[in-house]
Formats: sequence, C-alpha cells, structure tokens
Amino acid sequence: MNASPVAVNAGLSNMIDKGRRDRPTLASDPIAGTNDLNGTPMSQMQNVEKQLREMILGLEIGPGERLTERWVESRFGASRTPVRAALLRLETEGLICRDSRSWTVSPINLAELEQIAVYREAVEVAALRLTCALQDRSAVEIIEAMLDSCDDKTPREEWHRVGMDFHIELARLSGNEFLFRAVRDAMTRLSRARWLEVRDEAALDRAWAQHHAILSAVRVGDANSAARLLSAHIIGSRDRLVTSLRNDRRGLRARGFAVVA
Amino acid sequence: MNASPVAVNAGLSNMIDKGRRDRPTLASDPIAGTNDLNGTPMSQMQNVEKQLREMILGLEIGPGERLTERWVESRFGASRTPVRAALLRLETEGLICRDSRSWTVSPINLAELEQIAVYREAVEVAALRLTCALQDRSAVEIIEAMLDSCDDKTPREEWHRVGMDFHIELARLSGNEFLFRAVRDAMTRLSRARWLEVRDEAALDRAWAQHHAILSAVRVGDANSAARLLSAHIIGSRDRLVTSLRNDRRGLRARGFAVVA
DNA sequence: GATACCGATTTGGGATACCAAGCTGGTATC
DNA sequence: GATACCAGCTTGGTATCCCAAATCGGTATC
Repeated sequence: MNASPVAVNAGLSNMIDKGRRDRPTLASDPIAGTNDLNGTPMSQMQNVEKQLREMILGLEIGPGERLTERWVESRFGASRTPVRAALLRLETEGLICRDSRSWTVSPINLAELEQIAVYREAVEVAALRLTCALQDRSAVEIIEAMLDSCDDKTPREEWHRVGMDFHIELARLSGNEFLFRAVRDAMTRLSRARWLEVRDEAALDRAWAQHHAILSAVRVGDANSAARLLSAHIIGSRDRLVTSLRNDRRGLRARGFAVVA
Repeated sequence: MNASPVAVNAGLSNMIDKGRRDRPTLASDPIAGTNDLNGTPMSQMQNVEKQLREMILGLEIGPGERLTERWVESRFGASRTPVRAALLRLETEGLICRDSRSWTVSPINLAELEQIAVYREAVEVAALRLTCALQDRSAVEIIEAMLDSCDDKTPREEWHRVGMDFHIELARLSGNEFLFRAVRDAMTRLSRARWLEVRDEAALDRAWAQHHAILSAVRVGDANSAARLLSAHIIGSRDRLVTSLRNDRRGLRARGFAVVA
C-alpha cells in the first residue's frame, strides 16, 4: 500500500540502560534480515513474529516448551511491546497458547491433527472445484514445475516446503481468499507434525505421484476425479501421520516434545 | 460456547479521562461489568476487545471509520497497551484493518461477502455431513427450540442473533473444532452486512422455513438432502444480501458506511 | 489563485517502570 | 521427616513516556 520509503529505522537510543546493554541500537546495527522483500523496513513486531514462528515451526523450540516474554525479548533484542504483539499473533495462529498465566509452545495434539485434516479436506476440495471451473487453468503448470524442481539432491527442508506449498498454491488458484487462507493456516498448523513424521522414500514418492495425478485431473477440468484424488490424498496423509506419531510417541517425548491425546 | 450475547455493554466509567492516575488499580476496584460469566475478572484487553467488537458489529462505529488508539484508550478507560492488543486481535478477525499507519473499521466489501459465502458453504456442508453421520443427533432439537423461540414479539436483534447462531450451533454439533470456528468467524464477518440488508417479512419467513427443513433432514440423517438444502440456503442468502447492498449502496454511503467493490 | 514549503500536531511503534498474582525455595514448627 | 508457611523472585498485565513519520494548516512565492 504505501510506497513508503526508506526510513532507516529509528534510532532507539538506549545505549545506557543496564538491562539489555548487549543489544545494539537498531540504527547503528540493523539486524540481518530486518528488511522485507521490498526493502521496506520491517517493524520489530514483524521481525519477532517471523523469527519466532520460524523457530517454532523448525522445532528449535519444542512443542510444549514454555516461553517467557522476557526470554523472547532478550533473544530477539526487542522490547516487550513488539514481543507481546508478536505473541498475540502467534497465538491466533495456534502456534503458541496460554497456559494459565504463561505462554507455551502448542503441543502436538493428535486429535487436533485429525480434525484439521477433515477441515483441510473440506476447504481444499472446495478450492479445487472452483479451480476446475475456471476457464484458464494454465497456472497448474507452475505448480507442476514446482513439484518437478525436487530431485534426489534436494535437501529435505525443500521437499518439506514444496510438499506444503503444493496445497497452498493449489488453493490460491481458486481465487477465493478465504479458502486460500484456510488452507495456508491449516498447513502451518500441520507443519511441525509433518517434520516429526517418520516417512520412508516410498511414501514420499507416492505422495508426489498423487500430487501429479491431482494436477492432471485439474488440467483437464475433471473436478470429480480431482476432488476424489485430493480427498484420498489428504485422508491417507492424515492416517499415516497420526499413526506414525502415535507409534513414535515415546520417542518424541524423550526428545522433549509434548504430544497429547 | 456462550449462549452469549446480551450484555449490553458495561458501564465504562471514564468520566474522568485525561489522566487516569486517579483510577485505582484493577485489583482494588474491578470496573463494573468486567467479570466474565464465571466471575473471573476480565483483563482490560478482553474488555476492550469485547466492547469494541460489539460497537463495530452493532454499527455504532461505521464501516470505513477511522480509529485511533488514543480514542479507544479514552473511550474505554484503558491504556494503550491493552488497547493495542485488542486492536491486533480484532484485526485478525477482519473487523478492523490497517490503512497505512492508522486503523480503520473494515468497509463492507461486496466481493469479500461473495467469497465468504463460498467458504461458508464448504465448511458448513462439511460440518453438516459429519453431524448427519453421528449416532446421536438429538442435539438438533435444541437448535430447533432456539429457532422456535422467535415469534412476532421478538426484537429484531434477537432474530438477527438467532439467525446466525443457527449456523454456528449447527456447525458445533459436528464436533470438529476447526469447522466450527470457521463458521463462527465467517458469520462474524457477515454480521454487519446482514444488519444492513433490507429484508422483508417474507424473506425472513423463507429463511426460517429453510432452517427447519435443514434440521429435518439432519434429524433423519439424510446427509445429501441436508447438504443440498444448506447449500441452496447459503447461496440464496448471499445473492439476496449482495443484491440488496448493491442496490442500496448510495443510501449506505449517505449514512457514512463505506461499501467497496 | 495555485503551489511549494515549513512547522506544529497527531499518531502509531517502541521502551520501560510498576504492580499483583503465582511460583519457588527455604525455614520453622510439630 | 513431613508439612505449613512465608519471603523473594518471576512473570504477565498495565500505564506512561519518547520517538519518528505522517498529516494538517498556514504562509510565502510565483
């Protein structure tokens, strides 16, 4: 919206202050990565939110761990105001939750995972049907290319990301902002659990084949087939995911990850 | 959740205003109306969020109006910290949005309303099918009773609320928390527009008849019929709503309500 | 009269001080 | 040795204060 410029940000000015003397002022030492893709300076809140989200999704902070505002504050060099704003946002995403008075990284909740899959199925299938009804479905080729960009040498992180983006981008094609956001948010909530799932090569190949099959059906506008394939894919993924986590529950707990239900 | 509503809001108490150093601490003087249904004292953030939401949904603050943190602060007698927290939450609900630097009550967006209806259809139908598959569907009687509680003497506010709660409570029966929240949030976003819709008696009766028909199908477990009826109801409501607002756009603007797209 | 410029005011972003509730560890009592 | 109790620390909630950017008026210039 704003072409809003420049503005090297704000010179804080608390070089005195005993509390966080180790934190340099922003002006003199912009933290790496504090500008967004457009070069627009990101607010502290956005910084904290983004980095904390990445830490949580990347399991650098384990499910069930307690978070204190003061820890986040010192970890990211921001004051409590932006920290609190970021925590509030992450709470609405379901990544953290309040445990009476304190903040906790949301545990992996098996019952929740099952419910999310049902929710995903509803919104993804709806989005898919909209997409199939479009005149111009050429954008599926972009998604196909995205899938094909993964090969043996692709790091696991990339496979993980592309596997989620497949569903998110497919939903985006529908043009319905709400269906798109629903899918994106659901995938975000599933992300950590998918990292913890034990998946063999064969399962990955099967998932990729299913992705391709779905795209093929969309390409020719066969909404019913596409919907059937997508439903089966989502429910199958859910069952494998939940089974894997349930079987590995002890191991996960041993690694310090809270897994409930 | 709550049988909610009501709660005409809270007796503010900011006759003093400018400095609030004369305001005693929360603990020693809980503000009237600041306790939730359980008697648990509500935080200032929750107070501000709840009351501001009611003002926005009740059109006491019109779509498109600008909000300043200072205004909210003085209006509710809270300081900026809880005010900002409340604004952040309302932003994620879509009730307010940022306009570059300042806050704006979200305008009525016709394109958005159409998209929400599609989203609603997806999630409500999915929830309905889950409910139809339940062994015990006796809870539909409670919803039926809720519908029947409205008669000629019922104030319009109550009709409005029950009309929304029908869909929300129906979704709750599915037992899927995500479908439920999706429906609740979608209805919240639609709420203001529904207030502005010009509806005659006949349209209301028709909607009520459709509600009853849907419940009847659910009662006997006829998922396909129920789904068909619900879809038709939602899409029909959407068309009437959007048509009404489009026709009345000038009138709405004259009343100071921003209506876009 | 239109416009460009400049300063005062407003506004959101951030930092920090203070408070009350709750938790913790240690101590005293039985 | 177990338990009740209390002081001190931790933590989230809140109130303020400061800052820079944006906005708004008014004025001077053409």
